[in-house]
Amino acid sequence: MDENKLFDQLIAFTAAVHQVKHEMTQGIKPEGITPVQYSMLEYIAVSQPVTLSQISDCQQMSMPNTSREIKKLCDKQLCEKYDDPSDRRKQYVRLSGEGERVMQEAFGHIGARFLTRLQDASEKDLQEIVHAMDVLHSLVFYTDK
Amino acid sequence: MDENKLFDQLIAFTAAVHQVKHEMTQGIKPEGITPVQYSMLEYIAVSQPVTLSQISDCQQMSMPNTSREIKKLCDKQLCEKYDDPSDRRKQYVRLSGEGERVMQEAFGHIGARFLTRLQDASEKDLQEIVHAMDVLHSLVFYTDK
DNA sequence: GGATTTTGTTATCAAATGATAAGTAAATGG
DNA sequence: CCATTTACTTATCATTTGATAACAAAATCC
Repeated sequence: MDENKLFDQLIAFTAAVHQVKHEMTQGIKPEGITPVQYSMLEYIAVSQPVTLSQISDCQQMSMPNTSREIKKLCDKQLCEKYDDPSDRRKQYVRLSGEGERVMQEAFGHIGARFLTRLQDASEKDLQEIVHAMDVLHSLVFYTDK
Repeated sequence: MDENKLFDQLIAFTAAVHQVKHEMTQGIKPEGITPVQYSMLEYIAVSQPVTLSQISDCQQMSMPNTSREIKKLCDKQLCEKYDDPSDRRKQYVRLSGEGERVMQEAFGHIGARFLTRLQDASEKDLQEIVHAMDVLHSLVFYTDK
C-alpha cells in the first residue's frame, strides 16, 4: 500500500467532507446562534448528557470559554445544566425541550439536503454508503481516546 | 433503506470526521497563521491555481474578506497572485516556494498522525478504507456544482 | 458604445472567538 | 486533616472574523 497516496486521499477526503458539511449547514443555523455555539449544540445533541470538561476537550476550547458559551446557550433556553449527585463539582449539560426541537429541525434540514444529494443513488449504492461509513468511522475517524 | 437511520449515521459520521480532522491539525499550524488562513492555504494547496472568487465561493467567505486574508498571506510570502492574461480582471493565486514548503510540512504532520491511527490496520483494512473513501467521495461528498 | 456584470480592492465597524488571570468549591491523596 | 487536584466561574483583553459601503477596472451584453 502506497502510504503517500493514502494520505493524499485522506486529506482530499476530509477537505471534501468539511466543505460539504459547511454547505449543508449554511443557512440552517437557528436564529441568534453563533457557529461555535451551533457546533456545541450538535455535540451535546449527539452525546448528551456531557460535562463542561468533556465539551471543552472535544470541542478543543478552554474551560472559561466553554463555560461562557454554555451559559449563553442556557440563557437562550436551549440547554440545561444539572449537578452530578455523586460529584458535586461536575455539571452535566443536556438539551432543553426547545433545544431538542431546534436541533431536530436543523438535522431535518441537513437530512433533506443530503436527500437531494442521494437522489440518484440506487439501493445498492445506499448500502455501500452505509458500509463505507462504518468502515471509516471505526478504522479511521474514531474519537475515543 | 431506513432514511432516518442513514441521516443519523451521516450526521454522526461528519461530526466524527470534523473532530478528528480538528485533532489532526491541532498544533501543526505554521507560526502566525490563523485558522481561516490555514484553511485557505489548504484549499489553495489542493486546487491551485485558483482565483479569489473561487476561494470566496468554496470557503464561503465574502470577497472583501477573502481579499484581505489573501493579501496577508501574500505579505507573509506564503502565496502569490498573478494575472490571468485572457481576463485582466482575474487574479490567480498559487503557493510560493515557501508556501509549498510550509504546507508540505503541515501535510507531513497530518500524515504521521494518521499513521498512528492506522497502525493496527491490516493491508486488507487499508484497501477497504481506500475503497470506502472512493465510495463516499463520489456518491456523497462530491463538491462539483 | 453605453449600460451592466464580473472581479477585485480598501476602509471601517461590530461581533465572535481565544487567551489569561484570579477565584470558589468539592474531591482526592497522602 | 492539610495539601493538591479537579471542575467550573467570572472578568478582562486582544485578535480574528464577518458584514457592509464605496470604489475601480475590465469584460460582456444588448
